[in-house]
Amino acid sequence: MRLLESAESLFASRGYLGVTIRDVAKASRSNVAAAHYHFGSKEGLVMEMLRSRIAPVNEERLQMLADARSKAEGKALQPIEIFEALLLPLGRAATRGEGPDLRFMQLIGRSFTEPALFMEKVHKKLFRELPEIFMVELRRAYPESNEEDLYWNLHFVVATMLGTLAQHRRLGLFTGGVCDERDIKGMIRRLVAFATGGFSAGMEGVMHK
Amino acid sequence: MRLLESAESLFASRGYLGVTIRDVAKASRSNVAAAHYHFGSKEGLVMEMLRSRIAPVNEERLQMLADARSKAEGKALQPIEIFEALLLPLGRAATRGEGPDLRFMQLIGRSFTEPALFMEKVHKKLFRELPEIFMVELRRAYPESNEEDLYWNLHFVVATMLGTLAQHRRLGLFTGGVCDERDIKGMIRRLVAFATGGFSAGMEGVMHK
DNA sequence: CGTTTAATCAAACAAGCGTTTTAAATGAGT
DNA sequence: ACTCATTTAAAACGCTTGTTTGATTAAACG
Repeated sequence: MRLLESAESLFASRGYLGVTIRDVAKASRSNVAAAHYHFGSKEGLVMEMLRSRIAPVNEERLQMLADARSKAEGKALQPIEIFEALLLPLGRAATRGEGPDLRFMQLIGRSFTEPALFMEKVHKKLFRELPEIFMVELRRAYPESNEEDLYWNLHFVVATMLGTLAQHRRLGLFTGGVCDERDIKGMIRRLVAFATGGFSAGMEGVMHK
Repeated sequence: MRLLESAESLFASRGYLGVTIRDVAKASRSNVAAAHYHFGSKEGLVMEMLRSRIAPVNEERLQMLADARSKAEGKALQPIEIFEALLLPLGRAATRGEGPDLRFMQLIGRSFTEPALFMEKVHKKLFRELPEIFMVELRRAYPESNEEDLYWNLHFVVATMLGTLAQHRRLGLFTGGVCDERDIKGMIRRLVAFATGGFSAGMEGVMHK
């Protein structure tokens, strides 16, 4: 469906309120009524677009966690395994095609920073169960830590991930061309190192005081 | 000026496109013409509101860097000193009043995740020189590292900071009430630990491979 | 006081918004 | 070839947007 593709591209670069269904219709060489015919409303169109892109990533995250868990044979997972399950599927989804899919990076970032009310619905629909599943593994990895520390630092990991995606487009400008924002695999690899190091430092820093 | 206060509150919670000058006028018990009379346009109003809030924070950041530098007497700064100069002024600005100013947290986060075109102008106006000044200190703190690694990991630190602020409102929901989003001082303290640990892990992780 | 400048306000403007309506085109299945 | 459900297209609807206008009030000053 060409409408969804155009919606994805426009939404990624301009956000929900910055895109009109007339923009989408024009970009997909369609018309405004088609969007309503197929998706009921602007909200329905963007919601379906987001679901079709995000749901597969979350499924792969859960699959990676399950694989690691079965390989660990009852032992707790390493923190890095947990964060890889969170981050690697993002990189894979963005490098599936021929070129790096920078739009997808931006899309995910955008979907968390949008002020629009219906974004709350998106999160409740697509990210309802995910945090708790990751928390289960983190509790086992840090058995003597408390809930508050774990939540705060997982929050930071998620914030780092989303902030990185949302800021992704600015990287080249910010660094004067030194860093290549098209190197998604490199970015994810660095991100895993940063997140894992930050998390463990955050857990220790709090425990020692 | 009551217009600026209303604009700040509304912009923080709904974003640039989500706020109309009629909203602002009603909230400040004024009218739509006043905004244009005083600020020329909607863009001028929001721009001035952002400048008046962000500029003092950046000045304090530079001041903290300068203080640390003069105390170090020519030696390189500790990484944690550099990141404290980046993060502590945020916390101070948000705890200056009586209660914690959660709106301010959201405002800063918002100002980096807005898709609106004029936000680019905001960044060029308010954050033009800041990154390079911090890079100078990081180069001295990590003398044998290369530019690319430093830029990538500073990028992650900034992304963590902004992501945390932008996601701030979701913390209570996300953790089921375990973490208190009104504890700004605690958040900043944890954020410093996370960012410092992430940065150094990121630098090492890359250097060892 | 009177006069000039600044600030406020209601009303109107053109443009663009999401959505709906109505009608024409399309395409299988018989 | 005809039918009937599906899809596309154009036009219009009611509403909101940022901005402007012109008139009225408040403030400042000699």
